[in-house]
Amino acid sequence: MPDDPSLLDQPAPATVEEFRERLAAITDGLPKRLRQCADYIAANTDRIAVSTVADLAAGADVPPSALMRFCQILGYSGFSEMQRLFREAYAPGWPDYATRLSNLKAGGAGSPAALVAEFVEAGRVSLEGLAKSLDPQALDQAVRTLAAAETIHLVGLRRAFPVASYLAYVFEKMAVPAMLHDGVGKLDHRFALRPGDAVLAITFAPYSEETIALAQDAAARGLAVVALTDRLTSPLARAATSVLTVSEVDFGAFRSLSATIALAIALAVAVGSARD
Amino acid sequence: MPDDPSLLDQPAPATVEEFRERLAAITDGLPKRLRQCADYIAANTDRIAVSTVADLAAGADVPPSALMRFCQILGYSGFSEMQRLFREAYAPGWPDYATRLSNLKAGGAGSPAALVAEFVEAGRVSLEGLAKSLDPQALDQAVRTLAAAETIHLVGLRRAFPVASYLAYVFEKMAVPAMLHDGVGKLDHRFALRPGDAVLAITFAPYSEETIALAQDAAARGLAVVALTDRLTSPLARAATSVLTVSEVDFGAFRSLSATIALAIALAVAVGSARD
DNA sequence: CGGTGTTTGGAATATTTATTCCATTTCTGG
DNA sequence: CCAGAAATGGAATAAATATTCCAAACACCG
Repeated sequence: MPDDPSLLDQPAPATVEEFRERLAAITDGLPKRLRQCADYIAANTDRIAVSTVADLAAGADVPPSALMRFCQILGYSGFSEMQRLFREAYAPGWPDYATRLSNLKAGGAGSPAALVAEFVEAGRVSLEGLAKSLDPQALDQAVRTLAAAETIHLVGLRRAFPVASYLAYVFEKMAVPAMLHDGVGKLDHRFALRPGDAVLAITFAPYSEETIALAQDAAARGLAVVALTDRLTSPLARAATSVLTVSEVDFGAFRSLSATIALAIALAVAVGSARD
Repeated sequence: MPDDPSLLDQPAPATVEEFRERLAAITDGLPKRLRQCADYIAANTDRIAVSTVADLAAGADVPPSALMRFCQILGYSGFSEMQRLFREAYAPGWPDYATRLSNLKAGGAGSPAALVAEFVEAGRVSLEGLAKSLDPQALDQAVRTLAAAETIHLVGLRRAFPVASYLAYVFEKMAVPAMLHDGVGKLDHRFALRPGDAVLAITFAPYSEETIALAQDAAARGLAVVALTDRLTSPLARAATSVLTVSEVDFGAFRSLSATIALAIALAVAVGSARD
C-alpha cells in the first residue's frame, strides 16, 4: 500500500469503538485482499477474540499473511496485539449473568424463577432484534411528524394499552400535549381529533379493530398518523404516514413488551426534545 | 484422584449447560488444587474462551499442569478441547448487534436512533440485573399467595400503571379473576376487596400515595399483599406479605420498564398455571 | 511494451501455548 | 510412624499459532 501518513502513522485503536471507526475510515481505498479482510472483520468483529489468524483468514478467503498485513495497517504490531483488545473487552454483559440464568432455569422447567429466566432471555433477544432492524429514517420521520403536531393522540388497546399509557405518562412528564384514548365507557372521543393534531396508533397481531378504525378516520381527515406495529404489512400501516415496526420474541403463547417499551420511550423522549 | 467410574468414564460435556452441571457435580470431593480450579472456573466460565492455560492457572493460583489435569477429569482430552466448546458456543445473540448499536449511536448524540440505542442498552442491562438479583424464594411465595387468592386486585399508578394494565391483560387471557384499580373518576373501589382476595401493588420511587394507601388498607383488613417495587426498603414493603424487587437502569432522567414488564409477565404466567 | 512500485501467496522461522512426564511432597489407613 | 496411594509442581517436549520474508504476479504510467 502507499505510504499514506493519514492512514499509517496513527496509533492503534485502543477501544472497540475506536476500532470500528478506524475500520470504516480506511476500508475505502484498500486493495482487493486487504479489503476482503476489512469486510470480513467488520462483519465478524465479535469473533476476533476467539479465533486464530488461520480461522479468520480462511473466513475472509485470504492467506494468513494478508491478514497480518491488515492488522499492521490498522496500527497494531500484529494480530496478537489486536486480539488482546478484544479479549480484554470480552466480558460486558456476561459476568455472572449466564450462571444466574442457568441456575434459575435449573429450578425446574415450570418454576416461577425459570419463567423469569425465559422472559429475561426473550426480552434480551427482542431488544437486540430492535437494534438490528430499526429503520432510522422511518424513526426520524415519525419524530418530525409528532414534534410538529399540536396534540398527540395516543391509541392502543389490549396488549398495546400498556405502551400507550406509558407514552401518555412520559409525554405528560415532558409537557407535551397528548391525549390517551383509552376506550373507557366506549366513549371514543373521535371529535377530539383537530386539524394539526397527529395520531400515534399502536397495535399488534391480532390487530384491534378500534385502533385501526381511529387511525383510518384520522387519516381520512388529513391528520398525520404514526403507526407502531409488528410488521410493515400490518393493516395499520395502510392508514399511516409513517410506520415503525418492532417484533417481540414470544415464549410459549406469551409475548413480552420489552423492546416495544424501549422503542416507545425513545420515541417519546426524541419528540419531547424536538419540540423545545 | 481415585478411579471413581462415576466421575471419570463419562463423556465430556458437549454444551455449556452440561458443563455447568458436571462442574457442580464433581466439585465436592476434589482435592485442594483441583477444587481451586473448579471454583475459579465456575466463577469465570465466560473467560475460558479467551484465555490461555497459563492465564487461567494463574487466576486459580495453581500451576498449569493442575489445570490440565482438571480438564481431563471433566472428560476432555485437554484444555484445547474444552476451550473449543466455549469458543464455538459463543455466537448467539450477537451476530452484528454491537455493530448496529454503535452505528445507531454514531447518528449523533441526540438523534432518535441514538436514543433507541441507549434505551435498548439500558433495557438489556436491567434485564441482566433482574436475572442476577431475583430472589426465587420471594417469587415462589408471591406466586403461591396470588394463586391462592379469590380475586387479584391490581394497583399501580403513574409509571407503574402500564405494568398493572399489562398484568390485567395477561390475567384476563388466562382466565384468572383480576381487577384493575385504575383510579378513573377517583373512584377507589376499596370495598371491592373481599376476604380471600389478594392485592398486587406496584410502585416505584417517587411512590404513589394512593397505591400505598390501598395496600395498607388491604393489609389492615387481613388480605395478602404482594409488592412489586424497586427496593426492599420501599414504603410499600412494610404493608406487604411478600416483596419482589426489580431495578431499572435509567438513562438521563428517564427510566424504562423492560425488566419490570418481564418480571410481571413471568409472575402472571406462573400464577395462571399454578391455579389450574 | 517495458520499467517501477504495489500487492500477493506461501514457505521458513520464531514465538507462544498446550501437554506430558516424573521426581517430590502430601495425605490416608493401619 | 510407616507403607502405599494420591496429588503436586515444574521442567522437558510437542503442537499450534503468529510473524517475517521474498520471489512472483500484477497494475499503472510513460
